[in-house]
Amino acid sequence: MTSDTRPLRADAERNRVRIVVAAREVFAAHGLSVTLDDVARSAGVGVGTVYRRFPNKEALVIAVFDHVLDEITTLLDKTAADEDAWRGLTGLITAIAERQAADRGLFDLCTNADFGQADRIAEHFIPAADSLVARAKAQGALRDDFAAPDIGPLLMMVAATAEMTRTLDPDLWRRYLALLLDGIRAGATTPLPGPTPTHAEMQTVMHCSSSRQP
Amino acid sequence: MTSDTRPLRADAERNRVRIVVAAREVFAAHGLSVTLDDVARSAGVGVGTVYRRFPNKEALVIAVFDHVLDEITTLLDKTAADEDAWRGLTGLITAIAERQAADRGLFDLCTNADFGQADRIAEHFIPAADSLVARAKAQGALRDDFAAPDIGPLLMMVAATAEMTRTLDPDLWRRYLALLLDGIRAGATTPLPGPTPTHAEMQTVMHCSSSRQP
DNA sequence: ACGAAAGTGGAGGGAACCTCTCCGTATTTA
DNA sequence: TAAATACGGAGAGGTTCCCTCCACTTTCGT
Repeated sequence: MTSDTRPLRADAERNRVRIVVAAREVFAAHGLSVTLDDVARSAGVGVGTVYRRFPNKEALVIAVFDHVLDEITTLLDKTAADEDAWRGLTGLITAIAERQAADRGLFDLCTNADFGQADRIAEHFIPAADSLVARAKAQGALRDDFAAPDIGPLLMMVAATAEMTRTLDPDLWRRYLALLLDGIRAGATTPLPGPTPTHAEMQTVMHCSSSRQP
Repeated sequence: MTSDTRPLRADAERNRVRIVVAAREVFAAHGLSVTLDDVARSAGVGVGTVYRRFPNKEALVIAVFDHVLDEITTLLDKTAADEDAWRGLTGLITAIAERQAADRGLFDLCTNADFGQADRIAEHFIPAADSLVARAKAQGALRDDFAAPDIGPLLMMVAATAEMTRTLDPDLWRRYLALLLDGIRAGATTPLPGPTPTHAEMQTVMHCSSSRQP
């Protein structure tokens, strides 16, 4: 499809790499809202150079996260195959939380419709979540009123604490994840209130964390 | 201290009230980031009128939330006095979560250093939290490795889900609060990882959710 | 009922920020 | 060494927001 054009000139290729590396760091530290000027400065090149290589910000974001997203989808498939479903489920949640805690940009990508990469994850996430949740319940490890679409909000909660406490202790989010995991274990004392959400509902709702209303 | 000047003219007072009422609604629906132009439009007055009555946005915010903050501090004192400490603790958390879920502006106010009202809450929150946590542990209802400063992040997590799922179901946050409360109950299966945070640490860290770094 | 005092609306000044383009200059490559 | 390619960064053009200014309107005491 994308016919590979002639290779870049040596200095151009060098700069392209510097831009992607710098973008990865800046996005991780400050989220996707940073300016391409910031990225350029951090990479030690001019903005013009960034825009020649990447037609717009979105293209750069995708270039930076394409690999990470692949990593996550394979991770989803892999943890879903764990025969100990509880271990698989907690492993899945922990692994995603770990990546989001270490990379603000990844969190933005997962919760921002603007970059349209969320579906790519959902495609692997939904089957994995469904399978793990069903099997973990069957194995008696997961409370019965928990549903697969609850995983999204769970991750959102952990990401919120990670974001908040990052400067204090970059691992403090694990404390609150542990609380949540104890909360979803089988043998719950309080039945969950309200209706059980669906995947579709959660998907629509996840993509407007920081949107505006008219 | 603030010598009450001569009373406002009738129409001026009428408009002042309309502004505060409109601001309350707009802040609740969209958070403190709305423009004073938005408030003015919603109140049916010109921006100039808003600025004559309130020297700047912060003054309006304080006028709107002064009463709510008082309400919360008395609520803190009251729940802290409950002899059933678990009931007091969950009541406190639920009550604050309820208010934050219903009012985006209140959440912003609690987590945004810019408006300098957070200390006013902390003054009542810290003693209440300390007392309830200590007593709930003594009564065997609360897990031993939970600490009073953990309540902040807990509320932050619930607020994050409330914000996210508001359009889907304005009460869905209760589901995730229930999970968390089950997670902090005595009889936990996994000990919490990492060091226990302090009030001071949490305070510094709560006030920079949406800040920028240089 | 009239005039001074108080209040009003909303255009727009000024500042900050962002994305992206343009073009004179510099580097690479054949 | 010349043609092709790439570079930097000023700045165009757009948006957003806070707040001011002032010609016009309303209130209220006398």
